[in-house]
Amino acid sequence: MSCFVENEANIFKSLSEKELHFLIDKKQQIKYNVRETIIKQNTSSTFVICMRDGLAKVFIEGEKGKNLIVKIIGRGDFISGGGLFNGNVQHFTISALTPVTCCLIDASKLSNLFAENNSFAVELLRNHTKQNNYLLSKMVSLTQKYMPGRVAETLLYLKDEIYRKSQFTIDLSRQELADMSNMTKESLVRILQQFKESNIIKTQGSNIEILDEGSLIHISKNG
Amino acid sequence: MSCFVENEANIFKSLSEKELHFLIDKKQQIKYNVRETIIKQNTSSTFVICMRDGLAKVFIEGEKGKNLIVKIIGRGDFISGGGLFNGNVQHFTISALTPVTCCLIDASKLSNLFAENNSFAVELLRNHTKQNNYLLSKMVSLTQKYMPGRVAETLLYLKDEIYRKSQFTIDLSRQELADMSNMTKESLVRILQQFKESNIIKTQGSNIEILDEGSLIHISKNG
DNA sequence: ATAATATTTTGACATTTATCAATTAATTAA
DNA sequence: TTAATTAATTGATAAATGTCAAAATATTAT
Repeated sequence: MSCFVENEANIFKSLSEKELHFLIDKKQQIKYNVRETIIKQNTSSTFVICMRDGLAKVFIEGEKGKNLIVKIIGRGDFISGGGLFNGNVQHFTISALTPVTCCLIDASKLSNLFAENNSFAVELLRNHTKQNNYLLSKMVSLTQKYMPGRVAETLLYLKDEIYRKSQFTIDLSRQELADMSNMTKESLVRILQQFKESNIIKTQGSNIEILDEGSLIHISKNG
Repeated sequence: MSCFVENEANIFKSLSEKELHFLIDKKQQIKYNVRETIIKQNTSSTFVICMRDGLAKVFIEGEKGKNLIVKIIGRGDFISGGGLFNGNVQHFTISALTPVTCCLIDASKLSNLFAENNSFAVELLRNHTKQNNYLLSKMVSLTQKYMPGRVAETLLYLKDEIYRKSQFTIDLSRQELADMSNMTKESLVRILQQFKESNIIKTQGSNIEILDEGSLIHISKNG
C-alpha cells in the first residue's frame, strides 16, 4: 500500500492487508501545492493524515500573528489535528512546504479496527505518547535555552530528522526557521551569522551545510 | 470503586465493575507525604497513576536545575509518565504537593482491556489527545506571552482547575509558581506585587484572593 | 520561646532579546 | 531583461527578563 513506509515508527505495521484496505481508499490520495493548507486550526474535520510524499509544517497560529512551528512531517508520518476522538476541532494548522501527496483517513475507521486488532490501538497510543514526550522536550528547549541553543537544535533537527544529510537545501524561509526556534527572523539571521563566523556552518541562501556537528551539539546542549 | 470520580473526564467511565476490579487491586492504594516523589524522570516503571486524593505537581527537571511545572493533578486525574507503551522510561517527575493517595495501575493491564472493551482504548486516546492539546497551548503561552500574561494565566488555572474558588491557600511556593509560569521567583514576586497594587489580587503569604477576574483574563489574553 | 533555617521580598544592575528602520539580495511578474 | 515585489541582512536602540546580594518574613526544630 503505497502510502505507507516500512519502518519501526509506522503505526500501521500491525495491520493486515485487508485492514489496510479498509482504512485507506487508494483514490483518496490528495495532492497539495506548496503553501497550501492541509489542515486549518480551529476548523472541524474528521480525518487524520498519512504523508506519502513531500514535507509539511505543523504549526500553531498564535496571537499577534506569531506562528510556532511544532514540527515538520514527511513521508510515512501519521498525524491527527488534535481533534481525534475529541470534538474534531483542529488545534493546529498543517501546510505544505513542498508539493505534498497524502492520504486522508476518516477517524471513525480507526476505532472500528480496535476491536479486531487491539495492537493497533496500542500503536496509536504509542504514537501519541511519543508526540507528547516530544512536545515536552520541545517546551523545555524553547523556554530554558538561549537563542544559539535553540537555533543549533533546529539545525540538528533538520539534519537528523528531515533531510538526513549534512548539506541540504531547506524548504523553509528564515522566518520559518525563526518560527521553529521561537525568535524573530532578525535574531535567527544574526545567530546563523555567528555560526558562519565560527565555521560551524556554511550557508548560501537556502543551502545549508553543517561543518562542525560537534560544536552544534555542544551549543544545543549548553546554550 | 473509591479511586474513581464520577465525571465526564474520567477515562474509566466506559468500564464495567468487573473490568475495574481487574484493573485495580484495592490494596494497591499508595500514600505519599508532601514532597515525596511519586514518579521520577528518567527512571523506568510500568505503572500509570490514578489520583484518589491530594495534589501533585507534574514537572520536567531541565538542565541547570531549572524545573518546568507542566500541570497540577488532583482527585480523579489519570496520568502516565510518558513511558506508556513506549519503553517505560518516565519523561517527567511527579511529586506530592499535599499528602496524596493514589492507585498505581500496571500498564500492561490497560492493553488487555482493549480487546474486550474498545471504547476504553478510545477513552485513553482521547485523554492523550487532550493532554497533547494542552501542551500545545501551554507551549504557546510560555513562548508568546509576556510575564504578566503568564502569571495571570497561572492564577486563573489555579482558581478554575485546581481550587475552584476565588480565594485559596496555595500548596505551592513562589518558586513553584515561577516554575509554572516560566520565570524566576523574583520576577514572579514583582508581578504579584503589581497585581496587588492594581487591586487585581490580594495576597497574604500563601493565601491568594482574586479580586478582579476580568482584569486577570484580559491580561492573560493580551499580555 | 528561641535560635536556626528556609522562604519571600526588594533593589541595583547586567544580559538577552525584540523592535524599528534602512539596506541589500533574491525572487517573481510583466 | 527589467521593474516590481518579497525576503534576508545589518545597525541602532529599547524593552523584557535574569542575576546577585541584601533585607525582611516565615517556618521549623530544639
